[in-house]
This record gives sequence, C-alpha cells and structure tokens, in this order.
Amino acid sequence: MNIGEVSTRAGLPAKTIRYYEDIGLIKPLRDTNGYRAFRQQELHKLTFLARSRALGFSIEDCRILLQLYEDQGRSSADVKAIARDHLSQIEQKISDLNDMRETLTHLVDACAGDDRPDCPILNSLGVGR
Amino acid sequence: MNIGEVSTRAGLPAKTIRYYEDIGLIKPLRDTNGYRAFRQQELHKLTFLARSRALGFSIEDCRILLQLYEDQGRSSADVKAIARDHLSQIEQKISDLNDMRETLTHLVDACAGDDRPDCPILNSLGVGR
DNA sequence: ACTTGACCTTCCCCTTACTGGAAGCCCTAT
DNA sequence: ATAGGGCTTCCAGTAAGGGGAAGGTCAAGT
Repeated sequence: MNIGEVSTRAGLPAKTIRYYEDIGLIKPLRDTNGYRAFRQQELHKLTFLARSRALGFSIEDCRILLQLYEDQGRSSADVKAIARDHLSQIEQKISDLNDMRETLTHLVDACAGDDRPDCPILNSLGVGR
Repeated sequence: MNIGEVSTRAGLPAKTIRYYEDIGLIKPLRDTNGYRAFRQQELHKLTFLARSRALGFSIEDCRILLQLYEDQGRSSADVKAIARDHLSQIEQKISDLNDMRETLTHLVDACAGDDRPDCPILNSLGVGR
C-alpha cells in the first residue's frame, strides 16, 4: 500500500502519516522507488492513532498507548491510568470553557449590538471593572 | 513603571508583555537606560488584554477589541459580533469535549484496571472495533 | 516514444501564544 | 568592588501538523 491508500483507509492526511513516521510512531518499509510501503501492521497502528487522537489523547499518550497495545504482557491498570488522567484533563477543560461561556453569554445578552458605542462587553474588559 | 511592576499589576508575565509589544499590541516608551517606561495607558491596555485572554479571545480578536475599546465612535454591534462568534466556538469546543468525555467515561468504567492485559479501552482503539 | 496528470519524495517555513535560557547591561546596597 | 536583582536582546523550542516548492515516478492515452 502506498501512502494515498493508507491515508484514505486510516482517515489521516498523508502529511500526518509522514509526520508520524518522522517522530517514530510507525516505521513503514520502502519500495525500491523510495515510496513508503505500508503493511497491515502500519495500517492498524494508524487507525489506532486516528482513534486515539480523536479522543483527544496527546501524541505522547498515543505513543505509550500504542506500546501497551502491542504489549501482550501489559496491565490494563496502566492503560486505565492514562485514560483517567486524560479524562480529568478534559473535565477541567470543560469546566474552564463553561465558565467562559457563562460570562460571555451574560455579556453578549447585555450588549445592545446596535450602532451606538455603549457596550457592556468592553465595559467589563476595561479598567472600569 | 518598569516592566516588573506592570507585570504584577496586570497579572501578566514580563515575557508576555514583551511579546505583546513585539506584535504591536502596546507601544511603551523607553527610558534613557533602555528600560521600557509604561504609562497608565499601557497598564490599562494590558489589563484589558489579560481579561480578554482569560475569556479565551484569540490575540487577533484582542487586537480588534482593543481598537474598538479605544474608538469612541465604535458600534457595539461590532463588539457583539466578535463576542458571539467566539461564544459559538467555545460552545462547539464544549460539545466536542463532552463527546470525548462521554466515550472516555464509558471506557474507563469498563476497564478493570488490574494487572491483566485484557482492556476495553485498547479494544476500542484497536482494529477489532 | 512521448506527454500528461496523478502520485510520491524531501525540504523548509508557518502557525498560536507564549516560555526558557543565555549573554550581557543597569542599579542599588554593602 | 562585588553581589543581587532587574532589565535588555536574541535564539530556540513547544503541539501537531499545514502549505507549498522542486523534483522523481508511474500508468494511461496518443
């Protein structure tokens, strides 16, 4: 398989796949013409990566998850720990964003949004508290 | 005021303040010794920037908001439009993160987290769907 | 045989919003 | 004179790729 086909199958841009090779997540063989020659193994890994990334795991988390995935002697506790940490970071982000949403919603609602300069949004951001 | 004092007052790292000057958000004067000499004006702007950034506005949004803040002839509609766009992006992010949280929560709950290799999290990320 | 177009390669710069660190000047106190 | 802290610039790096140039390769059509 060339990179184009793998790209379609894994649902990842070719650029991303080359990048993943660069940082050592996959190690595809090479054809005599220099083209990358992907095996099923790499396709599986890339699919794994695409799904992990879609769940918001960082590349470094993905690297570890991939190792665990390939390690038949792993402990599920190690996987769970990574996932739980990641989950709590997501919850923190959601909480932060909810705070922003709350504030912004109030401000947007309070702003007339007409051609006059008076604006509660700017009032809130500016020095006058 | 030197950068240290402004940093404390605005609640922004000195590095960040220098960066904001670099990209043209503020233009502090200079003392004869080369030190930046901040006026009230810059302190106000930096406070404005700190608050805008805390609400998640991008630097480019902040740049425009700052211009509107200083423009007495502005229309509040322009401010409101930026805030509303930003709000909807935040809501989109929250929604994406909620999806991730949902999935991750289920997976984490399903994983035994012991010393055995069997793991629903990896099963879900791997090829076997 | 030749050309065309799609595909592949590497390489380098760009992005966001800073952060860290090195090398060196300035100022004040002891 | 020296120590310290604060200030300066500049360089490099972060996360995770994206854009695009310059050029090699392959398969199909003429």
